[in-house]
Amino acid sequence: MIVTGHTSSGGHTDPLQGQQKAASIRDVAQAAGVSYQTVSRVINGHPNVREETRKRVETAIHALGFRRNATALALASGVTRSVTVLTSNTVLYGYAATLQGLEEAARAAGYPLGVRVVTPEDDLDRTIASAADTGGGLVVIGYDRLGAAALDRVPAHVPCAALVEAPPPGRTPDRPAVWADDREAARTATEHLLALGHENVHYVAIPASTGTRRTAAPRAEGWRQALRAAGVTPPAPSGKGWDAQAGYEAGRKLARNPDVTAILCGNDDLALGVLRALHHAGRRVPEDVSVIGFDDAPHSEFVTPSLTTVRMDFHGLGRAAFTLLRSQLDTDQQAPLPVPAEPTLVLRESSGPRAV
Amino acid sequence: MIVTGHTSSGGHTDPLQGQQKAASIRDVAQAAGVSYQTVSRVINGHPNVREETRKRVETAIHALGFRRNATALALASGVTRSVTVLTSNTVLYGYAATLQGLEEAARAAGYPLGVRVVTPEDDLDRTIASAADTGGGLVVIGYDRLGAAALDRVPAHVPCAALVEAPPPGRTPDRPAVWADDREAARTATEHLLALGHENVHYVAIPASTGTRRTAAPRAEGWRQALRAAGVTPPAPSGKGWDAQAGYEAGRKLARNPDVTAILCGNDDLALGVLRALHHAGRRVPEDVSVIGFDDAPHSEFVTPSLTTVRMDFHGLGRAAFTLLRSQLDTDQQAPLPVPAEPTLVLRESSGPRAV
DNA sequence: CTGAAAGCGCTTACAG
DNA sequence: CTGAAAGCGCTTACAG
Repeated sequence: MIVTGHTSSGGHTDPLQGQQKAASIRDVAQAAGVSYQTVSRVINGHPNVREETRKRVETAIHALGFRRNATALALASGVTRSVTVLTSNTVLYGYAATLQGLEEAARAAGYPLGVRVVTPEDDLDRTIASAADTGGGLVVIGYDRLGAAALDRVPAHVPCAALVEAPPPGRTPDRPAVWADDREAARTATEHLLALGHENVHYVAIPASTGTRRTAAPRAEGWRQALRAAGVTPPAPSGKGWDAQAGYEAGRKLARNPDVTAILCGNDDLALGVLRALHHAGRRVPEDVSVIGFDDAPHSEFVTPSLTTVRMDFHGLGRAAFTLLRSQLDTDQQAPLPVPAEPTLVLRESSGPRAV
Repeated sequence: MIVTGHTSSGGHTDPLQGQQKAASIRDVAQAAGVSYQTVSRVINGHPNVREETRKRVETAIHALGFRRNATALALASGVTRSVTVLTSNTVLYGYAATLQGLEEAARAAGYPLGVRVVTPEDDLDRTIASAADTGGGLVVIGYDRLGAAALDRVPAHVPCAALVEAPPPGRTPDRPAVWADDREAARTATEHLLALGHENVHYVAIPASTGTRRTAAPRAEGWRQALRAAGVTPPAPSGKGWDAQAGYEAGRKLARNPDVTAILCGNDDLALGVLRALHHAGRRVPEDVSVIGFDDAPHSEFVTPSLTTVRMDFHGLGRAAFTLLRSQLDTDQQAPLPVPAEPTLVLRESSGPRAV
């Protein structure tokens, strides 16, 4: 059931008409007995204002509850301090956590934050243009194909920072960007499983952010490298999506193969689906099969068996990306780039030694 | 590891200086050989423009890639088509899903969407003022104390719609708002457990959105009503937070009490924590204890045992809230209010008949 | 140290 | 049907 209430208590006209419109710079000037340019100087902290004048203006500002009109400021100065986040998703854990980090950083810096979800139906150029002509800068979450495609189309003159998958070693993205070393993390997780005695490690992949085969997704690449280094031939990865359902489907197939004793998953949602499929197939975790996820979503610690996973500092990445953008928008303010925490393997119940 | 790349390939000056600034209404006018007012008429779809003139202007618009400057539009017209969402949280499932619905609806209507997280440290009035003076309207997520407090402080003249907990029967909020019937849903869930033969149902609560004791939280209230109607004395609710950790702590205590055979939780995260605590205490679900959650988060279907829960249409609520705001911002455009789906009890493995 | 102008890119009346 | 003015609330040079 949904119900709606309304402010007006009956009539269809607002009794308190007008609602005296917000005080402008001129109102303040008049109240303080100065010209409005002087008011402008005061609110912008210009040095050349007599102390007494400044006081008078500040008093008037308080008395009238003056707040500088952001729209006029943007139009007159040609500068807009704001961020718009372009992302294909807002609810998956990695995205939501990144967004949270971005919002925190933006809020701390006094930047309004906008969110614009990109869909496959979008005309990317139009989307970017409309997001950009708000005036401020863009932060693009390029974790997936859609986000990466959007990033590629951001015009060079638009201030922009990106969150991307780890680029191939030695290659630097052509735009300011931050990333975590997923490749190394996946390698570590895979090595851990091998060290536990598993003869092979299967991988349930998240969708790749690039179309080209050459540039393999870093998590897949790290897994593959670890296997190769151990002289193991990597089996074909499975996985057709981001969520638990996709993990479940991949897991059902893997569960049928008795040779499968260790599974690395591209994220915790996939891992949850895999756990479920193994459960349905009657294969115990970790006694029969070990499962490791990626991201350390909040619930991963509380499911049974609790999930061994790679903790990612999405929050820190979000903060870093904002800082990267801000340094483009506000060249005065070159804050040091906050360094996100390294990915960490968190050992829990879902992984263990291979049963002999 | 985090690395950053930069656009400039070496020099510290941009080689392509200037980046010819965006075409203005006057540029278009000149290209089309008309005055800029005529261009204004065309882009605003005014009727009084000769067909041929319109064509000429449209051609020029395309040729120059003209996009109307949103900032100037806002300043000149005094109207801003945008929404800012005020919320205390963006990652908890109910909030994230609501936000997703809001974003979708805003995007479909061509409204930019801003997000501003409210914290306990915030000066609410300042926060609201700065969110409001972007020009557009506000959507406040009032599911919790902080959100509800923010909503209370929104000045009457600021266009605003809210998402709230179900108000007490017969009372309507004094602002346009949408809500789901959580009370009824909690009643249904509790009755279900009673019908399964449980003599009592314990409740692990989410934090209340109001400070006053009188106005009980709707989920708690529905649970209480169902018990009373069945002649059962409601036990004291537990729960000290929103997340699985809080559920775990509440669950540990409940697990020790052998009389506890059925637990309703204020959300799925709490339920996950309760399941975990019961597992640690060696109490089987649902054989020894039934657990029901609230919200139907995406992973609830995939945990083991899968979680019986109340599915909420946060998405639909978000869309409805946006529509409610839009009808205030754009009085021409009175779209019908989309009706969110009713809360539904989804039966899964975590609930079952009381063992005899 | 402070004031008078011009302008940011658009819209809304006002003229013709 | 179309053009010339004035103004939205501010800032950035320019004068004094």
